Amino acid sequence: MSAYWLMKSEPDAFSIDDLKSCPNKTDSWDGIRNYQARNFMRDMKKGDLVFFYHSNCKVPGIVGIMTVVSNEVYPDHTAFDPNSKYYDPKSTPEKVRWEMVDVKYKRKLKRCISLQELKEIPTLKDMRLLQKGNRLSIIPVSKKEWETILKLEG
DNA sequence: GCCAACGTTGGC
DNA sequence: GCCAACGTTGGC
Repeated sequence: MSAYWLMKSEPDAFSIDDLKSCPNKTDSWDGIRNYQARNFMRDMKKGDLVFFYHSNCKVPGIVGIMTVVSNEVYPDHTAFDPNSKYYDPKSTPEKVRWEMVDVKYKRKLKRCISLQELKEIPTLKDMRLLQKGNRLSIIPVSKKEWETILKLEG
């Protein structure tokens, strides 16, 4: 039984096209430094489906779909690297604080389904993404929400 | 670039 | 354990 998720990324930093051009269209989702988001990654299973969301850009919204391809989380080594912008001395190989999963590009949506459009759909009004002040970069999506959004694609 | 909302840190 | 100060996120 696979689950559904949404993961945010700033397209200026890492866009869906960037993921698509990675070797094997696969990359590790590094840099998560929020406990709630990390805990959601711990719940991920290989084969789970994920919406790729572009945030902090001109038209924020869902732009594509990817799949979880790692069996479980593993240490986010960027936390160990003093030269990384994601460096966190509180996470060490002996005592790992931050973890990540691997994701693989599946496809782009035919069009970007914007945040504004999502807000207008009554079925989605309880969606976590749309709650006021929500800044979580990894969010669970229900089956119903997933299917509703896919129908919007047309 | 502004700023509201939220998470984290650290002094007490 | 409280909470002020600070940093970050992300829509606008």
